[in-house]
Amino acid sequence: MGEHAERDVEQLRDRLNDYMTRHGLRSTEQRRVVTEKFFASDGHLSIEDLLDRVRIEEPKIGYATVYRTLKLLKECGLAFERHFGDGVSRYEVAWQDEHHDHLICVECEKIIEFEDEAIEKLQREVASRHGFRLVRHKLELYGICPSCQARR
Amino acid sequence: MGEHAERDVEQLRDRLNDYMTRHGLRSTEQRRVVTEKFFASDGHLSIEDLLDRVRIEEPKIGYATVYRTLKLLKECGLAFERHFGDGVSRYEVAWQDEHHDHLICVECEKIIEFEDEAIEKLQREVASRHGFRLVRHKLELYGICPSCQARR
DNA sequence: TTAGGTGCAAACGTTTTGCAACTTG
DNA sequence: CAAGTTGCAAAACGTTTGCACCTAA
Repeated sequence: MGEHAERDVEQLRDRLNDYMTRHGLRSTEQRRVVTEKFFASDGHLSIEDLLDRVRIEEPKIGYATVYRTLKLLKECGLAFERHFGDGVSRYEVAWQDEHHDHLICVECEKIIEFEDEAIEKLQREVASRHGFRLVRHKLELYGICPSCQARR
Repeated sequence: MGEHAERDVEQLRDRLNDYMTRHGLRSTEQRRVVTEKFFASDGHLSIEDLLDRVRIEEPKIGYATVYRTLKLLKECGLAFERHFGDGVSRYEVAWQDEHHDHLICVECEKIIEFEDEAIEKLQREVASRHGFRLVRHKLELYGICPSCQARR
């Protein structure tokens, strides 16, 4: 979450180019636009969200290309695919060694990211209490957001 | 996970009946079969899994009924819907005051359940800091268990 | 030149819905 | 009886794919 410096984006671009070169893939205008819009996004985009942004710059790009580009980004570890309540896949940029958790409104599907070092410390304690070496974790809190509470 | 006593199932039945009465819904043979097979299951069932089991007892029941019954169970909080990688929704029984906190070994797949009141307290704090009323949470810790560490 | 990539539309698999017939309270 | 429920098939939905044409290397 939060802001990401241009050099972080640069790093993503490098990793992507590297992957494409190693696999004999080609760098096209469509891929450039899709990945740039994706890297510039903050949050959890659906394909449609992303396509909307992409089409501002390149109106002819279609669904298939966005799907295919995101599949590529998943393969090289630059995008995570997430599934919340609705039937839609959402994607987020895999900034390196960033990791955060999600607070999700069960009514309007709004998603808020957070990080809490105190919780993570306790997670490490739980793990070590059971003799585990912790690798990663997933924490999702589901609730009703302020505006949905007010709407009742 | 693990075993659930008949009285736990009884409690689910009661909550369902209660919900149906309050909402003027009717108790039908189809609903009875679908909910019983669901409550008797352990794990994450797809609609098709469940329909297979249901049809052993009532071969005429169709997809739509199972979908509609599970929607009902979700509404009254007796079922959780989960989405993994594939395009299929899977459902699990929402046993009362069971918290879905799991410590999972990434090598041998062993699953340990735990509860940690300190973590839950912090979760409630995070939620309220964002103005959310917390409904439920999901926490999964992935790591390497003691025996898999020793095996290296 | 050629392996890859694109856009379109058709295909796909899952889930939802409209409707006539049926059942519950 | 009225209102809810069912099963069927059709529709809707997000996603993938086949294919003819295009383009980067």
